[in-house]
Amino acid sequence: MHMLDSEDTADAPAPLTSQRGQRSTYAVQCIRDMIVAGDLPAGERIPERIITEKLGISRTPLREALKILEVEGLVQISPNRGAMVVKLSLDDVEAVIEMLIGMELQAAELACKRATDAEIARAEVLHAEMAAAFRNGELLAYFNINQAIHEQIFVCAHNPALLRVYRAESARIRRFRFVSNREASRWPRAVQEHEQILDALKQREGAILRELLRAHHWNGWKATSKVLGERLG
Amino acid sequence: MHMLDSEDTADAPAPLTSQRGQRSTYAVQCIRDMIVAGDLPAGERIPERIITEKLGISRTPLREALKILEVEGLVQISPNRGAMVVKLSLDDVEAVIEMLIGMELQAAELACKRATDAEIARAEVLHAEMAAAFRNGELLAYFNINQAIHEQIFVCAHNPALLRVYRAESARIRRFRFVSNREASRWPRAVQEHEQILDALKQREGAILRELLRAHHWNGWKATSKVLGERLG
DNA sequence: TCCCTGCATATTGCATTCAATATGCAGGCG
DNA sequence: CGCCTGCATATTGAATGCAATATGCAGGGA
Repeated sequence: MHMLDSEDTADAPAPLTSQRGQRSTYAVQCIRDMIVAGDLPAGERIPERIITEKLGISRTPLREALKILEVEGLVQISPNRGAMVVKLSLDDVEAVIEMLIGMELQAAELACKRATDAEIARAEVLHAEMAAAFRNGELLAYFNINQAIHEQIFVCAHNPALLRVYRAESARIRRFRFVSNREASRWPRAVQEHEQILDALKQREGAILRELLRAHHWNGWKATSKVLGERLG
Repeated sequence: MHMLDSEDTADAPAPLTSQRGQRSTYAVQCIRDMIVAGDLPAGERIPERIITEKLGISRTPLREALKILEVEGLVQISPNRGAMVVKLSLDDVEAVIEMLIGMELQAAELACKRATDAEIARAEVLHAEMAAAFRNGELLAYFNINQAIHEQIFVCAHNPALLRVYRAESARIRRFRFVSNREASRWPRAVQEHEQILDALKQREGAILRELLRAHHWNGWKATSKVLGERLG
């Protein structure tokens, strides 16, 4: 069921008036969402004319948006041939994951040194919410809160650059993580691992936290790559 | 000897014909170079009209270029107010450096496991070249080869994402590193440290390499921040 | 003196238009 | 039969023109 099918969703007639911001910004958000949600499948070409009509903007701001998305790594633009959704191989995704794990290990060590008590408390709140979502079987909420918890580690690290890059690179592979998350079999184990992780953070045990996170993400990636391997080959 | 000194370079009348690529790409390269070289000082506004005249292109591709540079983190665009060169504080730079060090430590461990002998040999060649530049007092060559050596560690790590982000983030702070490098007092020590680093890589001693790099960069940052502190406050 | 208002100017945001390049197909040739 | 050439079409690249917003200054009032 594509959101492209129905004429009342997806495209936005209102935004032109309700949206106060720039048209290029609006286009970036729309296209990014469409890619992450899978409405624009990987490898799909993005003819400018189609999108301009769908979003109700002209080609000038759309082209700015596509350039932005290219730098963000979500689309690829070939000169005189236009834009297409970037097609990432399993190896590509694995490389990004490996990098993100490394960054989170560093962030974790810094967090143990620099986090305020309030920031750690915030992480615990998120963990409680995630556990609740887990018990209620709320897939989307679980996924989002899970992301938020890991992001909170970067917040605790008090390094804006680390947080910025983590967010940007996470966005590039978000669609893949989401796919894998439908596999609920790892949930109980993941929640349990998170509990240990929170404990280590609370006690500011950097070395222990590193190893817990390394194992946690490694387990997660094994589950993810298994699912992705079936989907992508 | 700057290429900016003579009046026939810098701005480019020729590129419009000689440059086969896109105007927006050309603009990105020019403006990025101007920022890195300091021709466009931090905090300076970038009126579209000025740049279009200087580069001989129209506003449309220029605006695409500015959007790209904004994502890259070199300029900041305020709605209806235009673009200005991003002004980084000492803390901002330190955060990026801290992140880059963390990434290089990770890359170093991976490199010890995955590097081919040819890749390590390439690193040794670069080191020899840098040592030669050091002996000859060639500042610019030393600086560039130094960068190349550290980049080679990421090449050895066989993780494209890690290399890509390292390059992008290095570019953001390149102008600061260059400033600090004029301080030649650390050169002899730095060359010596590089020798140890190369040895550890050759023997694939990941743990040792990590600590050598950590110390190397920490020493480098101390020297850098000292110089920058005098310049920026 | 200081601040506030209103207008003239300059700059940006976007739509449109024209030029350049790629794509697809019909027809001819080996 | 397969391949190559040439043209018609579609799509992208860039320049221009117009509308919207911000900037700077002159003049008036507290």
